[in-house]
Amino acid sequence: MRVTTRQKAIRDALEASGRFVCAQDLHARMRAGGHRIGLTTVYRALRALADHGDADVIITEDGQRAYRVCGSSASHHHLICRWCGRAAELPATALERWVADVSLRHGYTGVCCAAEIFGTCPRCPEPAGRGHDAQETG
Amino acid sequence: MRVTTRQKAIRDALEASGRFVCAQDLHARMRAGGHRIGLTTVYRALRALADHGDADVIITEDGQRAYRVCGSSASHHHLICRWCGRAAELPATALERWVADVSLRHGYTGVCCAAEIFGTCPRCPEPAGRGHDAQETG
DNA sequence: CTGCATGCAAAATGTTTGCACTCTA
DNA sequence: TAGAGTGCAAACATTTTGCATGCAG
Repeated sequence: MRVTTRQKAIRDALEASGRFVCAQDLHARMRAGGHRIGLTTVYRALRALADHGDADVIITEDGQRAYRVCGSSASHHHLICRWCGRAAELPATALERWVADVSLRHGYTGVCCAAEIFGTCPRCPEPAGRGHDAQETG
Repeated sequence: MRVTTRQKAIRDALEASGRFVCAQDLHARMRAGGHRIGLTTVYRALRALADHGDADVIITEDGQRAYRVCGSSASHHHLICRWCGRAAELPATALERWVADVSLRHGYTGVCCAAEIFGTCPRCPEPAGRGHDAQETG
């Protein structure tokens, strides 16, 4: 790779958010943070990141792509808060065993089980009047 | 409801396909079948169907919405062939137990687990050179 | 007759691509 | 200098909405 000046910033912002964010969201956040960056670059960087295996991609309930930095490329299962976007990683041994079982039972092969489970996290008890930002980077 | 002339046709076509289809796909199929119907109507009918609980909605890997008539609104889990679209219904007792378990463990509530697992069904052994149409309506 | 369902076209939204420019190696 | 990275605008695909009309009740 050549520069990664902007790409580093994008990856940085992605890591800073610490949760699944869509390209537009990340772009807006970076612009708000003072970065001079284009939407296109964010899209491209995110796609490259996901392509390289450095980021997880999920399809939200709206059909939008959301990205997140990915430490281990092994298990791709998440429990995602539909309000603040916080995502808990799931070990998913039981899930994978179940998936392998039903796949075998139905004769399906090459099964890609990216379980994206949407719910309400303990920080968002009331799904009404969202003023929530949930910017904790931990 | 008033007429349901067209809506009945849409539901019919959806049932006839017997698998997950997107609005555009269904529309094209109906037009090919001689129906005089607009894309908008298909979208609206599909949305209404899903709204009423008569159809399942999934988000494909492309981010498109795919619909399918839904007999039992209880378990919403499917093993979908990414090539021909065939979908096997999964009892998913084990999955739901696992989801309930991890949700409780992480404090998530209102969890909606619509497990859409994409793979290759036994009818599509070779995921290369797809000239496949898989138009079998049964 | 009333008024909702319908359909065409345009708008809205999310994502990708073309092309010229910038900036790093 | 060379060429990949970048950004703007346009292209593109999918879905929704506005508005006039037809058909069921």
